[in-house]
Amino acid sequence: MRPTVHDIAAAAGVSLATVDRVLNQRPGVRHVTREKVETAIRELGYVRDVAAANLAKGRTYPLVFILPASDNSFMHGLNAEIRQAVLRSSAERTDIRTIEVPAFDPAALVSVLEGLSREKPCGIALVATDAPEVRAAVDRLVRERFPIVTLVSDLTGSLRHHYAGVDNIAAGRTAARLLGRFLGSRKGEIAVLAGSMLVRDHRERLEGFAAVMAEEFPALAILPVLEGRDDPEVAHMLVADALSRHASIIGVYSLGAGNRGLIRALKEKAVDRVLTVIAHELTAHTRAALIDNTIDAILNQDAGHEVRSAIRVLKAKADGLAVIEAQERIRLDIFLKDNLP
Amino acid sequence: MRPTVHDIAAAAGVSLATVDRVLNQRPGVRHVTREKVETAIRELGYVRDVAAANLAKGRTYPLVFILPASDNSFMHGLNAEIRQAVLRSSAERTDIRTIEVPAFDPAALVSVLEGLSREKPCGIALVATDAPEVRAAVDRLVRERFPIVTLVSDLTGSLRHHYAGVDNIAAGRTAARLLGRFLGSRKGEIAVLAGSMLVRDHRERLEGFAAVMAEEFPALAILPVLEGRDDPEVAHMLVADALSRHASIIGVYSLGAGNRGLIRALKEKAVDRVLTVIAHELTAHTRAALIDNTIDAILNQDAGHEVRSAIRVLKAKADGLAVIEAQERIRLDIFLKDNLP
DNA sequence: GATTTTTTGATTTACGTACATCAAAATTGG
DNA sequence: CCAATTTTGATGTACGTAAATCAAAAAATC
Repeated sequence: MRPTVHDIAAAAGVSLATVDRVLNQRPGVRHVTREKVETAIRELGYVRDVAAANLAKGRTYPLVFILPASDNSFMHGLNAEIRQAVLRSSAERTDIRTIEVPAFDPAALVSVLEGLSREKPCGIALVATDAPEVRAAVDRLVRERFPIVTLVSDLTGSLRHHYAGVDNIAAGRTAARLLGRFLGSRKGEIAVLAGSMLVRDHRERLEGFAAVMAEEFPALAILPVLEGRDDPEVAHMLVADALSRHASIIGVYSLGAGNRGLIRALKEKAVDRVLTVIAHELTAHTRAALIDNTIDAILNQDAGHEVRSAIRVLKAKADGLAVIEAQERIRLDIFLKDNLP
Repeated sequence: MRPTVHDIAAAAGVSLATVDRVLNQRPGVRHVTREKVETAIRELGYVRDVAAANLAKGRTYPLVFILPASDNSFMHGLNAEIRQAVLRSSAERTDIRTIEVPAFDPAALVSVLEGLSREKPCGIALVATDAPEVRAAVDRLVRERFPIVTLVSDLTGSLRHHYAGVDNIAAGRTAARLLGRFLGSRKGEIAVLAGSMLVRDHRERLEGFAAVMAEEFPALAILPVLEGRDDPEVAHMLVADALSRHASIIGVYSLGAGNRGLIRALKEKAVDRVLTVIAHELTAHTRAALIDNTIDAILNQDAGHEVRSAIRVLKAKADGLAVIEAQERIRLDIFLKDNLP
């Protein structure tokens, strides 16, 4: 049986009220007494029963999710997962609010973050835009003791407590190796379609991709990156154009969103040639393209896992509890047509 | 605010005691009264606060894990994850007991299962041996209202509530496509190393593998399956022998355990040829082999996820609650040397 | 040593549920 | 219609913690 507050009170030779004062850092306890209690807590290995405490406090966890207002499948999916989490709110004692900010706009993100100081949520999850002022705003909030996790896109070098997203450098490297191995000994050019080189996750994917390509597959040359702004129309135009101009393209790596346009371009322009294509994010479109062999592999991050993980971590941090690291590691899913969920 | 028992009592125009009798299916409630209460519950959308209920009951969840006594890295890992779960027992209110049974021995498994009727755990997780008598024993326990999940290896056609493991047919198919694509246009023979064709998960992997090979990669011929009994020594002998006799082996698929022996054989016998190798289960040995290019890809199931998922599902079933399906789907991890955790 | 201040103890209520007891009411059987 | 039985209500205690109140004790100040 795990020890209760009564056990500590008895062990420390103090009253229940004093134990309560120590546990909830209320004033009016002499230093020596506080130490006696803390010793008892340590020796008995007491851990507060969070369920009972939450019941007594009537506690809820007000959480804020800050997302970019991007109109692509992945962000829609992320939003949907947050709505699912909202449906579970009463059971999980959460109270989730989402705030949309203009995409790629550090100033807007910073102003939202600054507004949160007054709102006092017990945790914040944000899709980070990688900029010094954002980093500074996050660090400020962390110093004010707000639990903060970055979602999908990290903010390296900041004080955020946790990152709920995939390792994008590893994702890029993995894409490169898959593409290289699938192409075998063929020689040719590789087109890379990105959203924007201003977003950290895209930059990192490209970095990992280029590194492995250079190290291991020198017969494959990477063409200048096409920046499709995660927009299907732009992506379509850029890819169609690239395919027309370079007859020697034998592989494509799409590391951002807007794959609808990519797929259309491939079907129009590449019927006569054998292209190996790797794309990110499993959506209705990419799934169909994987099945009909337009795409050869899809790398994916599971938005549901990211959202649930962010919530678990924020709650744990708010309670000062440890997280199960292995459980919170967001994995890179690799889908071939055979292991689709 | 979510409704409480008091709210239902008021809404149904009955006392708290009656609500309690209905909720906990205690006797002494007239049929019409019971219906009134149930209507109120439905209309207010009442859901019992599990945390408060468990607090009041002092409830713990006695769970039993039944594992085969196999001496391989995967089972050791699974055991380790269960021990980790035991460490979290007090926080999660679980009380976990593991029982080891001889591997591949349906009779032993059945007798353990039958013993559980008396022990009355609130949930059972087992690594199923695929046999009719096991199926019958599981079905019997399900009918006695024990929540049961199969772990790692499923028992299709039984009444088990849930399967916490990967789709092994999909795993085999994925292995085949990876191997086929990595080998490109090369022609040759493929060696398959399994543990035993008596185990369902191995049979399923082979089935998926053979199907895709036949459909999509006719230039590759599968040699008769080597059954290494998940034993490194046996595996070493079988693979070394096969490599000596068949000069045309260009690929290997190891779908079971005992990869230590496989790796040794590859290093001894295949230094002079280019082999593409796909293996299951990420262990210290397979990880090292992936990094030094002896193995090209590793398919993995995360034992930690399987154990945590089994526990979550068993607890939910014991409480009659729904599970988050997407969260409990055990994914097939594909590791290249670039995305190792 | 008396007074003020700080620290501690004792006790109570609450959270939402479970469970037990006893009395009161309603229903049933004869 | 009375008695026996079933059903319902009222009430209290418990789980482990939070939070508040008020009195008592101890320590610090003059």
